[in-house]
Amino acid sequence: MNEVKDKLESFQIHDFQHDLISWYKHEKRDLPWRKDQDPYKIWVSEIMLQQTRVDTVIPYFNAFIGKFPTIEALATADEEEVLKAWEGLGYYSRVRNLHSAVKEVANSYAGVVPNTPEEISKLKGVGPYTKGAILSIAYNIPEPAVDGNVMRVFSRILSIWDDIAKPKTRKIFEEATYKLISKEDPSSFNQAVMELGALICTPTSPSCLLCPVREYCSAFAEGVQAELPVKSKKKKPRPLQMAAVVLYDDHGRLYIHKRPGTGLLANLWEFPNMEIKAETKESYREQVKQFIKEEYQAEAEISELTGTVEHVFSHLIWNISVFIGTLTNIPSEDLLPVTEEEMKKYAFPVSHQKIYKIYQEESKS
DNA sequence: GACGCGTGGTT
DNA sequence: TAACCAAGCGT
Repeated sequence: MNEVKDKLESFQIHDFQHDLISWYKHEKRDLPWRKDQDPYKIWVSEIMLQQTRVDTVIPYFNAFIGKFPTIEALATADEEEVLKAWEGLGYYSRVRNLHSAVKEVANSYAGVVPNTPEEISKLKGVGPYTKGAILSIAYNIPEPAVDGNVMRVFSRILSIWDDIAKPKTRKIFEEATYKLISKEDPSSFNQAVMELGALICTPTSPSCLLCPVREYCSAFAEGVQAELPVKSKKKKPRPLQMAAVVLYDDHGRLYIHKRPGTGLLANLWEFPNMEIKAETKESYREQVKQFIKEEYQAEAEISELTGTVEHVFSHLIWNISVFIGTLTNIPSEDLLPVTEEEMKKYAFPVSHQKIYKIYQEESKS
């Protein structure tokens, strides 16, 4: 910490800001959330961009803003439609928190996104990064917005060897950003650091020879840019054997289940599925039959194994065996019968979209 | 502070 | 190809 302070003593802050911001204004990408300074759109973009690539976000952002162009529109939208607009983006608690926070802004702040750190931080899903991003980008307030890019860029510029995977390390970078941030144009400054991280100061093989601020870069001067940032490794995801069954009745309706409101894939819809116990003698098919009977009072003819789907999460891997079941009774109300047309209103995890495709292929033949 | 929480692209 | 990565937050 004191080490960083020492480095900043001799740092040409004003020149650095100028060179970085000039580069940014020439080279910045033309992204849909950069068309205006609407705090609501900045907010939506920042939530979508959490742990998610720009190229992935762009079409979701355009569609989302098309459907919910204002705070008011999103605040009054129904949950099912909002979740559907997030389908496939992942980390679904982001959109549940966003929806809740937007309602809060509509009701308690007259529809105006608050512009103080204290107020904006109270909103669900707005943490230290998103707080700084909205305040600086939308309101031009000099707050740090420290994300992975910022830590990577400044770890190299200032040769900071702390492990950026540790939560407390973020504070070191926030302190450095308070010192370095342009008071005249904090919006461009914060975006410029992130843009530099995305385009030039990349995780592997950074393009130092194209870097507009390499003359300020401690790591480049010492040739250690490839060693930085220091980042400890994550644990490997744990594999789970699963089985899922697409149940249909004699009206051609499919039976789907809504997941609980908290935890993994909260509030998304799915085909009935279960974890398979490896140690039992029962076949997967037999376990599925028992499961749907006990869980949903459903009687069905179950097919042979029809396909497999792998679903990789951050912390889990589902290896899903897929079956098809012909219902011979009416199951519990925890299963919703839907036509394939009605199904389109509901949000499913990607793995269950793949399961549905297996069913479609199978029912063609 | 560690862990839970998605998905698709890159090396 | 397995590992790693991408504009984090809540509990």
